[in-house]
Amino acid sequence: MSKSNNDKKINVLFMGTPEFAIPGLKALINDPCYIVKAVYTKIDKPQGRGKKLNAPPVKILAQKYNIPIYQPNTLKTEKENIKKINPDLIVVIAYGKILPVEILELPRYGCINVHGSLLPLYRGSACLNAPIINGDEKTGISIMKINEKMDAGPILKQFEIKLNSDSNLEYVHDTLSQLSGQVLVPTLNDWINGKLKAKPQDDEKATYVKMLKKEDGRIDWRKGAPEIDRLIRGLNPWPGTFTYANHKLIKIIAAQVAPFTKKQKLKIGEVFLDSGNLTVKCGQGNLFILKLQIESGKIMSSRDFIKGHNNIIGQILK
RNA sequence: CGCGGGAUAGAGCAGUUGGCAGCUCGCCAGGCCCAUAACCUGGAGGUCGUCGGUUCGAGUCCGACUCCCGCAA
Repeated sequence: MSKSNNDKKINVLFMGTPEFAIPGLKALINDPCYIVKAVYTKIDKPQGRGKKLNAPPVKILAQKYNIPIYQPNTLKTEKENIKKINPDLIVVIAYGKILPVEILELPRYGCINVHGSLLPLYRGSACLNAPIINGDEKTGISIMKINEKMDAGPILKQFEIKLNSDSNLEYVHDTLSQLSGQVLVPTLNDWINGKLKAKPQDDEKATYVKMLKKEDGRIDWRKGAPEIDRLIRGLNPWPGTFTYANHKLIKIIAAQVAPFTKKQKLKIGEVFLDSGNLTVKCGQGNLFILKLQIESGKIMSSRDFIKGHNNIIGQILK
């Protein structure tokens, strides 16, 4: 029995929080070459109706495998603890906190981050939404070495997926999340074995996306129908897109650009029926509303909605 | 005990001061038409979320419970 390099197990410290990080963490747990020594995740937050404390998905998965869990408010005081864990590698996927420089240099293979966009495009937290909202033809994930600037480290490898006029946030989130689970371990293997070189990003081409706020989902019907459609696809299910009809909140879950524009004397935001579709007049073109949700109601198709809310026709959405 | 909305036909909703359970759509049968997400005629389909209370009488008023949802996170 001879021991080759491949038989050495890599001690990993994993940092992540939401559902998006789960496939990556699972891949590391299930791979015999890696040992997840500990997990850092955000603190449990009171959420849901009734203020119950809810554990982040990463914590729940770590508990299942009896992996030690740390949930500090800040990493600035964690240097000693991480030294004690003594990881060969830190893997960060959607952790939600910035790593101090002093921690970046602790593991011998560095700190590796999986980011949900094709860097240097869309540095920041809304990286999944931005490509959809902007109508890009592709997006993807970037596996990179973390440096002192946010999402600006040199890239080990990138993986693309194509976007089309149907792609919504849920699709991009799930696809990229699954993809990261598939490619993380092979990429790390290559990195550790010296088969990959980290290529610096072209900072000139970098773009940044701000953290999304609820108000970003307020629909401005003066905009063109295609632009509004992209916003709806890029923001659902979270933070969601909404408008008001007669001062009541209506969430717009899914829409579709009307195939042709009728020349009608309608006000912007006015609701009408076009071939049985609930349709809204936009600044440019019309938009079919396919799925929506009213206050206290479940998500329903606009067809179902019309059956009991005939008075919506002729109202102006604001 | 964070705030609030809701449960009525397959779907979406209305139901007033308690007094025969309604509307739109769908479904079934038939009709009309070159044609339609169109129109006409007829029909089926409900233990009004659950349990208890008040009452001559409760979808409606009172109490408890279950489930669903919005805000907030």
